[in-house]
Amino acid sequence: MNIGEAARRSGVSAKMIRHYETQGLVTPQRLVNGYRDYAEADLAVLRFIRHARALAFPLEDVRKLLALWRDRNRASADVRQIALAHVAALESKAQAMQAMAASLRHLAAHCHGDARPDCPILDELEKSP
Amino acid sequence: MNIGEAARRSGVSAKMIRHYETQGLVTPQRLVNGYRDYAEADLAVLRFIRHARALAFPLEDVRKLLALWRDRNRASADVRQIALAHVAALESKAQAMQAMAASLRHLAAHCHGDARPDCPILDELEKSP
DNA sequence: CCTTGACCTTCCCATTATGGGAATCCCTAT
DNA sequence: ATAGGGATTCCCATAATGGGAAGGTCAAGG
Repeated sequence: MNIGEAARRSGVSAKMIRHYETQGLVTPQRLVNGYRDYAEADLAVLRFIRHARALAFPLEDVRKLLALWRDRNRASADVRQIALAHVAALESKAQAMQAMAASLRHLAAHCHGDARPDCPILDELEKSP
Repeated sequence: MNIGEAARRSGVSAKMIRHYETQGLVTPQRLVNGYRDYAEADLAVLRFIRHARALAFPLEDVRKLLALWRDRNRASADVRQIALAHVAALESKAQAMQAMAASLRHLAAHCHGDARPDCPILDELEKSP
């Protein structure tokens, strides 16, 4: 099947499918006319990538996960290790963001939010250190 | 003062100071030899930017906040509106990440994590839809 | 036989913020 | 003079995604 149908059936845009190919994640056949030709197995790979990306795995991780997926002799420990490292990264970023949000929310709560110019948010940003 | 000292005293790298200049956020004088020359007011701006970036405000927001900061007739409502919109963005991203983390954590909890190949994490990524 | 439309191909550009590194210039102290 | 430490500009790279151009391919239909 051509890239358009592969995109429709995998839920991955044609643009991204080509990109994943440059990254070595999918390797479709080529027809004589130069068109990419996707097999069902390629579709499965594309869906795998989509699911992994939906969980925000970076492509580097996706590459490793794909390799493990294909490896019948993999150790589930390897998969789990990648997943848990990613979980840690996600949680750390999420926490950092929520800390920023909380601190800003606190400042905003003390801001009149009217026509007056004085504002604790700007006061905070203005501090010297 | 030259860019090196400005970097030291503001906590912003020389590289980023130059970048902020290309974005129109800081506009130091130039000496005859072409060197940038920072006044105390520029330092204050750089610190302001650093604080705003520490709260993950995108540069576009920083630009607006700087304008309001300089405007003696600003309405604190405008500042607050920018801040709260950013808070909403932060919280939404943080929530999305935590949802992903939670779902992955759940999958990982059901993964043996040993030498066996079967793994619910891969099973999930492999699903058809 | 040729046109039209829907595909496909590759290539370039942009996004956001940050940094690395090269080539070149400037100034000061030896 | 020359060596060292800064400074300047310019290019490149990051991660993932998309926009868009220029041109090739193919099937249907006049």
